[in-house]
Parts: sequence; C-alpha cells; structure tokens
Amino acid sequence: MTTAWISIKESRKAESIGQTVQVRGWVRTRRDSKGGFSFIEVNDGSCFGNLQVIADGSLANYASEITSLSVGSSVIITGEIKASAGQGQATEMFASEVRITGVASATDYPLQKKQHSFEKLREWAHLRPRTNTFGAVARVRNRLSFSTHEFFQNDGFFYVHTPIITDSDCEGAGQMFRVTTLPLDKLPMTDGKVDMSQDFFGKSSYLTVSGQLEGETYATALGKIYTFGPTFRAENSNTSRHLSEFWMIEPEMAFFELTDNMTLAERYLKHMIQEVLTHCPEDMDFFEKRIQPGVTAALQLVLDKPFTRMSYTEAVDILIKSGEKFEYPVAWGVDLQAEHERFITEKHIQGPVILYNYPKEIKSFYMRLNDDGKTVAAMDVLVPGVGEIIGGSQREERLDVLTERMVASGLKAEYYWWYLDLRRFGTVPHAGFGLGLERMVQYTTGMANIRDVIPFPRSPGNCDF
RNA sequence: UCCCUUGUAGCUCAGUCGGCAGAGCAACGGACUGUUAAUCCGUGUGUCGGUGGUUCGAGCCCACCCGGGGGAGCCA
Repeated sequence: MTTAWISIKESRKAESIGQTVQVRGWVRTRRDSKGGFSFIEVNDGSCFGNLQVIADGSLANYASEITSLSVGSSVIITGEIKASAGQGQATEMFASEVRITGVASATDYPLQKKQHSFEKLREWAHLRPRTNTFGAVARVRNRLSFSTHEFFQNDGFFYVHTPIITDSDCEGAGQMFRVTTLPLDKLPMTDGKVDMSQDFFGKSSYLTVSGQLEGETYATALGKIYTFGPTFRAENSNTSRHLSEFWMIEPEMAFFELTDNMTLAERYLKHMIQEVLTHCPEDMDFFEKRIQPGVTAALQLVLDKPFTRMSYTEAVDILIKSGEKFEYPVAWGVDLQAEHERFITEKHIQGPVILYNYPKEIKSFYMRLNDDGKTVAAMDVLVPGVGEIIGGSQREERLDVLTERMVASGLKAEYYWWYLDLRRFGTVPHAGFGLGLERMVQYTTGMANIRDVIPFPRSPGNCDF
C-alpha cells in the first residue's frame, strides 16, 4: 500500500495526528539538535506555516545527507504525524524516510535563512515566492482574484474577454505600447513616413490600456458583464503605485446609474475583503505582525461601515476649510492632488471614500454630463494608504452630447463609429468602473510597493524574467 | 519626466584628508546533543554599478550613462 501524499496545510491540522503520510516540499530551515537528530522545516506553498519534521539519527541517510540538507532543497518525506512536544506548532512529523529530490547548494542558493530586503528579492523574482512574504502575497492575490469571479458570477454578471491587441486608445490620452511586426532596422517608408499599411494588421495596433469601450458593447447586450485581464500603460511613471503591466477588473452594467455603480463598487470591495479575512487568516496574521500592524483592524472597519459618499464640490469645500497647509492650492475646478486625496481619506474620513461629480474638464469624454453642465457623473473610490483604487463613471448615453464631448477632447468621432453606434441603436443609461488588482492587493496586505504584489513586475526600464 | 537620495564581499553595511579593501551575518570546518531569527571556536570571500577624465596615485574628485529607494506628475 502506498502512503497518502497530503499537503503541508493538511498535515498541520490536529485531525492529521496519528496518520502515517507523505509530504513533499522545500526545506525552509534545518536545525541540528542536541540529540543526534535534526529538525527540518518543510513548506510546500499550500499554506503559510511549515511542517516541523523530526529526522532521527537512525535514518539510513542521516549522516550522509540529512545533516547537510540545505535551505531550498526539495524533499519527499514519509512519517507519522504526532502532536508537537515543542512550542509553536500543533503537529510535527516523525520521519521514517527522508528522500532528497533536488539539492539547493548552500553556497549558491541566494535565499538565506534571514530577512532579505524587498529590493534585493526583486532581483530574484523567480525565487522570491519561496519566502514567507511572497508566498503570502501570492495566496492573498489568488483569493482576491477568485472572490472577484465569485462575486460577479453570483450577481448575474458575465465574464467577457476583451482584446489585448487593439487599435483604439481608450481615453485618448494614455500612452500605449505599439504592437508591430515591421522590421525596425528597415522600416517601409512612403513619403518620408513609416507605411503602417504594411504592418501585420494593415494599420497601427497597440496593447490595450482598458477593456472598457469593448466592455460596453457587451453590457449593452448581456446586461451585466465584467472583464478581468492584463492592461498595459507605457507611461514613464516611477512610483510605488504604478506598473507598466497590471491586472484590471472592469464591470460594466446596462441600466445602471452612478449611485447603482457606487453601491456595486462598495459591495464588491467588501466581498473581497471578507473573503480574504475568512480564507487567509494565517497570511493576514503575518501581514499584521510583520508588514503593517493594524491592517486587519482597518479592513474589518471597512466591512462594518458604509462608505462615505462625497461630491467633488463638498470635498473641495472641506479641503479649503480644513486649514491644512497643502503644497498645491485647492480651488474648484482643479484636479485633486495626492495630498488632497490623502487628507480626505486618511485624516478626514479615516476609511474608504467615494468622490463623485467631478468637473468635466478634468475627466474623460465618455463620462455622462450632469444637468448642471459643469460636472460629469464620475466616481473615484479612495482608500487610506493606496489612494485611488477604483475609477468609474456613468457613461454618456446621449449621442449628441457624447459626440460633442469627443470633438471637444480632440478625438475623431468617425474613429469611434462603433462606440457611437451603441448610442444610435437602443441606447441605455449604463455605468461601470475599473479596479486595479495590484492596488487591491496592496491595500489588503499593507505591502508598500506595487512591484511586490505582482509576480514579475514591469516598470520603465525593467522587464526581467 | 522632475526633485532628493543611493550603488563597496553571497546578504546588511563601514570606509576619515585622494595613499595596501573591512566589519557583522551567511557559507565552510569543528564543538554543543529537543530546537523554533543568529549557542561556542576557527577559516574564506571583491570587475568598489558602467564608461571616460583629472592625478605620481581614485572606492573617494569631475563628466556622462545605467540601476535601486523616497516624493511629485499621470492614473488603476
């Protein structure tokens, strides 16, 4: 009879006591203890914690292999799970066999049995998921992704796959990555200009900066849809909150107005937080203790309180009356700076805030013009520590207004003919928003730098791995 | 892209006035004989980010370039 292979997660549960099982994973530490035997801590990624394995000196390969078993080596270990005699864990395994699958040379393996800086670990992005922090981040990120699908699917939304390669520049402003198969060393030239008709698609094409416009086409057919995929921005931004490649979730709903949009955003955020707190307690415990004390309490508070909703005009008013010294002066009509948003969400409200009804001049052409003629039905969800986590709006469904706004923004209406068709044929009020997955991971884990919440970060000047 | 800051051993960092490159940890060798980040003794380790310049002599001074961090803008 073969021994059952169970995960470290299973092996750490009290129910496993008494069973003889097999675990497979990687050595985190080895402590040779004073009794002619060793403690081996094994982790297989299934959970935050390790399984402590006791390898006795009587094992055949004890002297030859186990006493020199190095951090990072892969092992298959068989033994009996017992209640732990020591502190710090419920169970431990008494090994009857320790098989070494692959050695990680102690002199060459970069990860040491100590803390490394996140900056250094970025250089070893292929190995950093083997650390406590990055394992925990990966599991939380997974849960946020899963709960996204869970939330929308349970709410009658359809998952729509919008294209990665596109010819449309969603907001008329975003800097895009060009996609081309033209030979860069000898570009086909016509009249002194590159002849894009000879490119793969017969015209210029780019990586998407947003699936929103395409998403609207399906929302105005299927009712409620969401997209969840990678997006690309060729902006030269070097901050702890920006990536060149990041994942975005964009729901789009027919017959939704701005307040429906806000309600959905709030329910969605709360669902994700609830799921992470429920399913990742060990990982969250780690973030609480080692990354950002207070995160769990802050998240719990988000669940308990309704989000504050505040118009742009009210926000400007509060900022002006605050008496706070800002580097950038506040006045109605100017875009809110990071310091302003931080004041509102971190000091004034101390929790998530939904700001809405922004001046039309500082927002995109597709956002619905309000009756005042000055503002558009836009909304941003701001969150302490991270800032803008969601940006959304009710979309302009009136053909004439939309066309006018487009022209005013310097866009060619004929280029967006298919987008305008949605207003020509059975137009409806509709709304949607975009949530940056990485910012959500930052918010839930307390991780300071966005480069540490995505497996292989892409940023200006950095595309390793 | 702008401002500030930083790059020295596998890792964290020191390096004075321009004059032979140095600590801790890790690793390695040994001792200790139920440990939970790092018990004791001993032994190594270098393209000083890159290129050019000044100088008898540059880790140190100058110029340019490339990374990292913090802040700003852009946004999610």
